[in-house]
Amino acid sequence: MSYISEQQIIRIKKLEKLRKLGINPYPSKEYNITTTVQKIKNNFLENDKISIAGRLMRLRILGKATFGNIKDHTGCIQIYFNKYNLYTKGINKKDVYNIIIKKLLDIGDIIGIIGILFKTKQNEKTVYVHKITILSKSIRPLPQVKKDKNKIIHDIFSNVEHRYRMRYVDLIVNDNIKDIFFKRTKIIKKIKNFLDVKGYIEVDTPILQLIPGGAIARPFVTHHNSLNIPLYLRIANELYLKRLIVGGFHGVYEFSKNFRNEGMDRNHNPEFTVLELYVAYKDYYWMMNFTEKIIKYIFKIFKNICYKAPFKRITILESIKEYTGFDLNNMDKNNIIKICRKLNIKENNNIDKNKLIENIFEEKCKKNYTDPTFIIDYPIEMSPLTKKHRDNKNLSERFELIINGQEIANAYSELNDPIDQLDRFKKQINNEKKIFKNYSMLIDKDFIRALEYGMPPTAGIGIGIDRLVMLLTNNKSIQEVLLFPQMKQEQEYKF
RNA sequence: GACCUGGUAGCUCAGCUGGUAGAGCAUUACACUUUUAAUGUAAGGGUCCUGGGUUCGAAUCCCAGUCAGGUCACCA
Repeated sequence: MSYISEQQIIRIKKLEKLRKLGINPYPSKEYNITTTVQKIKNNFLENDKISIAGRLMRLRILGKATFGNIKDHTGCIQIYFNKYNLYTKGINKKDVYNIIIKKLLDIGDIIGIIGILFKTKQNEKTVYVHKITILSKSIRPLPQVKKDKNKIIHDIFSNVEHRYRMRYVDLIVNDNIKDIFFKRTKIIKKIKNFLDVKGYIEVDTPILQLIPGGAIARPFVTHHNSLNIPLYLRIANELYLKRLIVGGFHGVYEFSKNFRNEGMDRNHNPEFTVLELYVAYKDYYWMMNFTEKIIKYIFKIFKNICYKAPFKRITILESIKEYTGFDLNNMDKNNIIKICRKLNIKENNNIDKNKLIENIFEEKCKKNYTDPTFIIDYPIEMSPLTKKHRDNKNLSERFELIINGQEIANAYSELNDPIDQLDRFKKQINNEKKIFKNYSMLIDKDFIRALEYGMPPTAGIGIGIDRLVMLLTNNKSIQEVLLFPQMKQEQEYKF
């Protein structure tokens, strides 16, 4: 009884054989390469001598000749061995081919090769290997994903559980995966660049917080031993960035890893990334214009879509009117409940009025907005950190950006009246007792104090980076755009 | 948290109303000097997710658990 598969045992034996031959299967010395696969292919010159390193992905032994494929970080190229002209340090020449190549080399091994470029009869760019160095022996068999002449992929490594748990294997054998993450990094860089050019400052604010503020969500709780206090992983960084605006920064932003102890699904991972940006002396109208610029810029680059600004702007109540025919303006809760019933939307007396409005929007309206649309002017109670609307005391100066039926950004004219803010925090805690009963929720009085010193009028926005990347890379699941999505412990780890 | 679906060889999967576990690729051996999903011949490889139950007999039926996916709830 063993947890080691037959194939692994065979590979471990090969490892021992290599050592007996005097070959270290895990050498420490730097390996010099002169080029990459991509460069070779782009500037192919027959008889060039090159040195590259990478992973052996395929081996085709034909007696006295052997073909293989080696993959480095830029691509995959065919290599060719035969029993003449092959050299490995310290090994009898004829043994190199007969023993090392034919018997001890495995798919998955990481090797360095020095050789001469040529083209085969089939016109395939190939490296004629003169010297091979084993750089790292692989003792676990790689899934064999194969592509046929028609580029149809066979036996694709597709089990998502395996792919997410062993992302390293996913990255090795599934060609398109790396691109998603290259793109993710590029998207973030482009946005940073866009903001830097405007003179906004990237900052770091605490991940461990005394009071998890700036949103309502169950936080992850941890404990500081020497201070003997609970600390919370941030659910948002909003209140800290606003403190910086109080402190005199003109514009600040942070790509914030936030943590929420909530359910997981294809749109939610316990840790996720949000870009938060705050700019002094602006309001949410300015922020809509600014958001249009970022979104247009990013979608042009990464999807080659040219959205036209201004994007559609519609108040949430108008949107509901448009898609349901019901005008909720000035309507009391009882009447809204009646409408929910008519629309077949879950309702009961315990659900907050604004939550009902939001549910109607989510169910009946949101999915209709495929082109970028600003949903604006939410009821005031839904937005405790937002300024009252300048023209309507029941509304707030807030917008959400919807693209493809997905909420991508949330922004406001930031509330900077300290007395109003304290009042709203108190109301919010009353409204959300159900959520707060499991941990002691405190009002962030230091944040109120900061506002008391005076925060300039400010516009702020949060952009969900994971969802943006999903949109730009055509992925339907957040796990596909996170290198290591959250997983439960495997019950049995096979060694 | 609820419900539905799934977990079989390294990978991708088949396995009917219960009767000693199958394929392709991968692996091993032999053959083969231009292959590229190499080919040909032969062979080996299994905790059928875990635990319990029903049964003469369970991969298969039942119960519980576990992991994953999906739908819903939660996530202003």
